[in-house]
Amino acid sequence: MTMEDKLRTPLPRDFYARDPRIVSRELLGKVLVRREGKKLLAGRIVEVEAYLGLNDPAAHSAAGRTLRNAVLFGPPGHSYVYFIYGNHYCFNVSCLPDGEAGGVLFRALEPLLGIKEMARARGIFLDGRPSNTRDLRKLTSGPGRLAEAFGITRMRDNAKDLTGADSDLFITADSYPSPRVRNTVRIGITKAAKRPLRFLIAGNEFISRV
DNA sequence: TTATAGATTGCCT
DNA sequence: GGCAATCTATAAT
Repeated sequence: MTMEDKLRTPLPRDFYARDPRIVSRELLGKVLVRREGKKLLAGRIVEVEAYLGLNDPAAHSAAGRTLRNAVLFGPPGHSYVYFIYGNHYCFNVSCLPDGEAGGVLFRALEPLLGIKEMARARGIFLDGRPSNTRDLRKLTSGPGRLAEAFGITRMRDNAKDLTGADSDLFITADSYPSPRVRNTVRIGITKAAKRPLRFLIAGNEFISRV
């Protein structure tokens, strides 16, 4: 069985219909997949952050439902993509049952498949192959970077159902040993900055920051 | 209608 | 380590 065969089946909606902290922990070690025509992009999820909804001042859903954040209040397993600092997209998945707000932000991936395509999408020239870790880190180590590498935009991907069998964007399980999870404060926020809602694979080289 | 902060990144010193 | 880039949602006038 090839790696492509293993990366075929999206996680089901039930997986996402839980507390974002639980979903965050369990997403670590799984694989984000993008189908680009015949090409397949894949990256192991190594760093995420939970955003809790109405009771979390740092969450976009904190002040209640709006047109922008409606996905976070909707059914689980849908992508929430927003544009930040006039430059970057950030990619989240909605959690909790329909009507309850919550989500997980994808902060860093370890590139697995489609490395040349990711480099092209990022405007980076990789010299030689295989590329070293320092080069690969530039592709998907950071929320804006991974979105760009996977071609994730608001127009193309916001509100997309990530659990559909024919979706071009989804998360899948992989036969990868359960990672040792480390829990820290979230990065880059000013409100509720001390809550320990960032989750990462301990020791992984592809996390966005130490 | 105008002002400002923002779940970031890359370039410069 | 500092800071500009550059759009959008929301707050303030």
